[in-house]
Amino acid sequence: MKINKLTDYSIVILTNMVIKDENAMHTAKELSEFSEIPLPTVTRILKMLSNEGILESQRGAQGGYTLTKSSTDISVAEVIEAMEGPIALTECASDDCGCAFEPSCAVGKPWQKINKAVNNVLQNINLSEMSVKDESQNLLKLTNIEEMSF
Amino acid sequence: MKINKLTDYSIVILTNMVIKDENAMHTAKELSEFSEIPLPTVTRILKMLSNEGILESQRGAQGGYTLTKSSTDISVAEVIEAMEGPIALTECASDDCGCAFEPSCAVGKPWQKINKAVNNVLQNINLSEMSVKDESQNLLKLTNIEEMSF
DNA sequence: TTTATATAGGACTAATTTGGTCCAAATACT
DNA sequence: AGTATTTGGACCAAATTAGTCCTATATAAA
Repeated sequence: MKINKLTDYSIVILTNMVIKDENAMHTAKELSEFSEIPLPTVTRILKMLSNEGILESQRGAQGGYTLTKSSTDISVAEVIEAMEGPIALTECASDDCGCAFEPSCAVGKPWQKINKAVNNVLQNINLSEMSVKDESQNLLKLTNIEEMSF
Repeated sequence: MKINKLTDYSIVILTNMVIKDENAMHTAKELSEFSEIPLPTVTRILKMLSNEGILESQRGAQGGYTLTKSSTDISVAEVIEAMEGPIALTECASDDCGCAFEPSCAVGKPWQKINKAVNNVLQNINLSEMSVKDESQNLLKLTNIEEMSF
């Protein structure tokens, strides 16, 4: 029920990029020093985010990584999916899960609903909102969730 | 971003208990045969659920396990927590996460909000609702989530 | 053109978590 | 007493994850 450590780090690194300068280019070395995450690990994460299109890379001297979109347009869900694939709490994410337990498995459909709901939560918070230290500035309006009925 | 297989199995087993007879006592052997999950794994899961108070055990001949509450009063969140501890997508679940990255970590508070929202989703679906094969009978009203704004 | 800088890609190891198994002890019913 | 059944702990095997390292490639500046 946890995201990977690398995914966790990736959010930290991305928010650090936003905090330092959302539009600037940042090197792996710089981000490693700022975040205190080991350089090899940072480079690996940046590589993954670049491959998945969340970052754009520029090789060579004065190179580095930049966000491909505004921080307000990058959802946490997007980052998690880039790092570890589709967001689903169980393997049975599809209509026909095809697992060995299907005959006796009554949980497929409900899980799909749950997955959709969790996805919704993660799609509705973006990197800009994750980059705020002060709670009062936090844009996540949780009351809407608490008031909602299933 | 996935629940453990054992947790997944535990939901299957519990829903099977509900489907067979919510008030009856069920043995590990019986549930193993019904769910096609290996007996040692089933017993292990039942043990955990019993230790956590979701099931009550009765030793000896004619013994077995029963739900301690009505299936409508047992949330998916409760089962997940019983199997794998507090529901939190990251380690930084508490106010003061105390991790090495705290100085540069701007993500603590937002994660807490996300965790709360995810918790809310999982607390609002119960075992009874998980035990329905037919989609039309599914009580999860997702529209409310989709319509809500963060 | 050379040098310094920076990412790309892949291979590899170590550590951790998870899944699954087994056995001895305790308990309850007949 | 004898049988059936759960408990609890110890344990191994497998899979996943985290982290590191090396070589190749690209770019900019001197």
